[in-house]
Amino acid sequence: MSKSFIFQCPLCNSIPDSEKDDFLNEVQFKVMSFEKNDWIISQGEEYSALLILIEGELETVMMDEKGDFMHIEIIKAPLPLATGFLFAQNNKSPVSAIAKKDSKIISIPKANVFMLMKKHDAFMHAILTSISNKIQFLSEKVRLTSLKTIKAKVAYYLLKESEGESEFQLKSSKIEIANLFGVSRQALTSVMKELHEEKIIYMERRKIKIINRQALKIMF
Amino acid sequence: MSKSFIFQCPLCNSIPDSEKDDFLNEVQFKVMSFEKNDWIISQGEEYSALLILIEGELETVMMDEKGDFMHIEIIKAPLPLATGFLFAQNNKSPVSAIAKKDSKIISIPKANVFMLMKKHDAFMHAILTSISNKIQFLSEKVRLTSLKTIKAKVAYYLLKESEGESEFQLKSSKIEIANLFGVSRQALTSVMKELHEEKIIYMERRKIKIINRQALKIMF
DNA sequence: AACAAAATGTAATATATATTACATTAGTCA
DNA sequence: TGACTAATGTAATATATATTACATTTTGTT
Repeated sequence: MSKSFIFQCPLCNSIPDSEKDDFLNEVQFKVMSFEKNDWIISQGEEYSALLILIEGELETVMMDEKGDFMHIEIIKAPLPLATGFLFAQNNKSPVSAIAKKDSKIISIPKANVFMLMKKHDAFMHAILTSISNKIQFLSEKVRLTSLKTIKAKVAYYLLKESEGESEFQLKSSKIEIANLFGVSRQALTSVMKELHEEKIIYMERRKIKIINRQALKIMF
Repeated sequence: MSKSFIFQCPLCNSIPDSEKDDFLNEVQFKVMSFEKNDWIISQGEEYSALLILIEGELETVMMDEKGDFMHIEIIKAPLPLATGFLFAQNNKSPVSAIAKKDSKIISIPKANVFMLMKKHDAFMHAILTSISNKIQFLSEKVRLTSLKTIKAKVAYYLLKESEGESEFQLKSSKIEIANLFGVSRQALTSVMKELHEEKIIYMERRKIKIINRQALKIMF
């Protein structure tokens, strides 16, 4: 049986060749397949295994009781998921995950993960980095939602998306961005139109040109 | 020299007696003292040591460029801080920390932390749990900020704070709660007054009685 | 006890954003 | 090509919340 494809996964691929045989002998995992639109993780349920998306793409969302969704992030293979709450006292998932494409997921039991971390430095580092990156991601998210006005959010978002370039295409639709911000699409459009009219940006549908970067910077 | 007081700290106190001598020999740390209102951590700066608050109390805040603060949390000794981003690729702190009382902090260099984690199971578990709890905390924070109306936030917050009891005292002032929600104090008061008038809760300053728990539940 | 400072209650007005409604443009598939 | 759908632009009105301002109560300090 060749389990060695597990070294493709981002938590395992930094393990040095010298340790690979050991790792393969010690690791316990199963592979699960999901079809598009399957629910992979349900908010509020307990999970006690490390999950790694090795094929496909999924979306994490947070629901409120009315059934409204808040988009959190898109996760594309290969990346781990559920690293965040695996080790928490309460290991109920704060989010739901839905397959956007047919996907395959590796599941490694928590106890096995502990054992592997102790034995393999690279694995431990990878897990810690993954968890920490999640914290930074969430901190960013809190940062964004903490900006009070739509204008501030837009300025922050555009500067981030521009990656320093003066001209670029929005990666998401206005609808998605509005959801990300938690505001109405019309209000988002109107704010962006305002920025356009003030000649701070040039906007034509998804195409954005940043004309006055400094003006954006002082908005949040 | 007696460094053994380090076992009072929450990340170290679960280390079994049999390992304590080893741990003391291996651990490297220094103690830093801060006075009330000193800045302990500055947003955006790099930190590569594990910090543990062993005495005092501090507040973490997130700033925007205008200088407005968003209150994140109050940390009371003994608790670790900065566990979240210590292992991240980018270990700049997403928050600032300000001493609310005179405080003492232990600082353990990152490399030493790695070494201790490898050798001491209890320490590794404690670190992982701490980081994971931070993720849950942030997830909750995102959840809270994702609720759109003040009424929904209040309902969510009161149910959580009540811990199932029908009568309780608010642990934070209205000002702090308003900051937590990112809304004005007056708006918060007026919403709570509304709930009082609708006989869903009874409120007298910090004293809260939940009269109609079901009504609160359907608000978010 | 006396005072200052902080927390809280309350109201009027101003402002930002949501809602509703509809027109226009781009993208997709038969 | 045409027909359908999703994304986008635009405007009027409604609503929630912020702002400003001040009174009252509580808490902490000397």
